[in-house]
Amino acid sequence: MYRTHTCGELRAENVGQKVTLAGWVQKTRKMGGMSFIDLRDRYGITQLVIDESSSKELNQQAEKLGREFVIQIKGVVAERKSKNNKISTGDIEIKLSEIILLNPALTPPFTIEDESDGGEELRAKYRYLDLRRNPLKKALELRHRMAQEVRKFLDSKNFMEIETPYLIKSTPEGARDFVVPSRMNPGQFYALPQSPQQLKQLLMVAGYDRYFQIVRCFRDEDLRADRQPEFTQIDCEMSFVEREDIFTVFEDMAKCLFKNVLDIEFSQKFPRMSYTDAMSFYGSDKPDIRFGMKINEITSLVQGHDFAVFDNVPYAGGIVVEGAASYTRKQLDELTEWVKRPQVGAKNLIYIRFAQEGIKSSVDKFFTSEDLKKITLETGAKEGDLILIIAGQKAKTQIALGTLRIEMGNRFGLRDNKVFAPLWVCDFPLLEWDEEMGRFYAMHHPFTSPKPEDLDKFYSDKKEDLEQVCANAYDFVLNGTEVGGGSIRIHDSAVQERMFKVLGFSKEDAEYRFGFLINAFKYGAPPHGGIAFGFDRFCSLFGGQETIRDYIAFPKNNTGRDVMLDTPSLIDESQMDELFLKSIAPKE
RNA sequence: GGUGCGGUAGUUCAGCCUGGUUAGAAUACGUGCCUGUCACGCACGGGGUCGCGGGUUCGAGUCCCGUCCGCACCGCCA
Repeated sequence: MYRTHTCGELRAENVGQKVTLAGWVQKTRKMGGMSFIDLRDRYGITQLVIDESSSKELNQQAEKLGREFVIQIKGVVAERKSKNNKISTGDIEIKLSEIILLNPALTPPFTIEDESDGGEELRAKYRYLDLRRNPLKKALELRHRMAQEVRKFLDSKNFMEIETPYLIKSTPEGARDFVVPSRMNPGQFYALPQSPQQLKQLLMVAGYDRYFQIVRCFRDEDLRADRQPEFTQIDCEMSFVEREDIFTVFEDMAKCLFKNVLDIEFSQKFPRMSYTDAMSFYGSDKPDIRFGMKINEITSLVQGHDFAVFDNVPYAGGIVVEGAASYTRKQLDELTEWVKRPQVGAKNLIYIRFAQEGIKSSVDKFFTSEDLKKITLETGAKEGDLILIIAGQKAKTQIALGTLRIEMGNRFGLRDNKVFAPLWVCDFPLLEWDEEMGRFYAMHHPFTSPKPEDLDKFYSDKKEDLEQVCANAYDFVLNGTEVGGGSIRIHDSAVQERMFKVLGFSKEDAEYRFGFLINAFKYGAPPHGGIAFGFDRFCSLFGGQETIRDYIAFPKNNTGRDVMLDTPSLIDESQMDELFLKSIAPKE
């Protein structure tokens, strides 16, 4: 038997017991006559001790131990003379009688500690060592807990977990597909699913009226801290449901996760917000409502003062930053530069300082103090506050203000990662006009149904009408991050055909791409809808992190590489030939 | 495709603006001392392709150009 206990479970009541432990050497402390060894495994750290009563042989063995050596030890649990309340086993130690070296280890390239000295790149290359560290272990434990809670909850609600294939058909629109060449079908390709969207809809047709799957999805797009080319969704679909049914079930699921994983209770219903309000008041389709600082439109208040910045544009909006009147000229200049960066894209930043000694602004030349007073009243600014105003084209300016709002929220510590503010965003536009292509795109995906009350407009041929059609779709937003999204689907083949027509697919196109689905819908498709949660993001938010990488055991880097496996990589010429692929000479 | 920041001992960084002796700190590693440590302590020691290529210069870690790599962001992500 390799061990009788783990390194995290021995306590004062075990004193006197003969035990066998196995694990990794975290650290050795040699004190001359006596030595301490910290032995680590997944469960914790146990201190081992060698003193004057121990044999010479044991001392010599202990001296040879290096960091991360794998050892097995035998000894007796003893109460410590000086206790360590920082670890769970801190009341006891093991008086060693035997050390068995199971495997030596090279000195790791970075320290295996909570605050490692290694940089990201290095730790990524040695991910298996990084995973030994507590923070990553905690992250993966959280992920495991979340997955178990999701399964338990959905199972209790009669959902069936059904696996869908990874080798499927390429879908147009949406993200770029990862493709897999078919050896047996020369020149043809599978695509890896961006999500099992159509498949789960087919399961609804098949009568599995409550389906879920914790499933890997693939998108060949550029990465971010919260975006990986392969990521995991909690993918769900239900039949015979309306939007409210979906809200009920999945709000309960979220609450269950909050309760069982974080011990946070939500007694109220999650708030809901229309897409239009989200854009108007938060400049984002995924508002962070942990803090206020809402956007106020002040176009009519600021126009007509012979100030071209305001008069020549259709929109002006402002946010009130509480307690920021003390911002210095230098800070405001820096902030102006910040909003003018291409990433934010504002053309200007006007400020009004509501200080004790009076209201001062960067546009005093054009506005009387009465005018400024009106703006403070309209925006609700109080003494000590700072109003930041951006003017320009409406949608762009709202987004810029939204970006500024988040930045100010960060600077003023209003985005506490221990506080959770869930939100449903709904009533998205169904269609988005692409000026360049001169056609509509589905904002969500082409199987999203229009809201029933907008069906008339959906059948109109006027662009303006179509632009106003709302989708029966919804996003689940947590702390400014889109965590879930879904919709009530189209189950009527006439509506689906209309959708394809609006999107400019010919009958043949639609048939080639989605024939299987269109066909299936002719055999009795139930009304259905669903939602998919970005599981990695859900976990990272629960863990209070911005990046999802720590919640994935083996993630890819910024350029989509796995630096540990060193891949993507070239394959053999013979493999290429088998797959009917032309080889590209490797770059020198 | 674009913007910003970074690349110097095993590791994390300083040095670069303002070019000039033997490139420095901390940590890790090694050796010795140390009987209650737990960020142990003390002493000594080894350790460098300053990412790569080119240019300017009497002289480049430092200035210029190019390039590669990493991170964050914009575009993109139905």
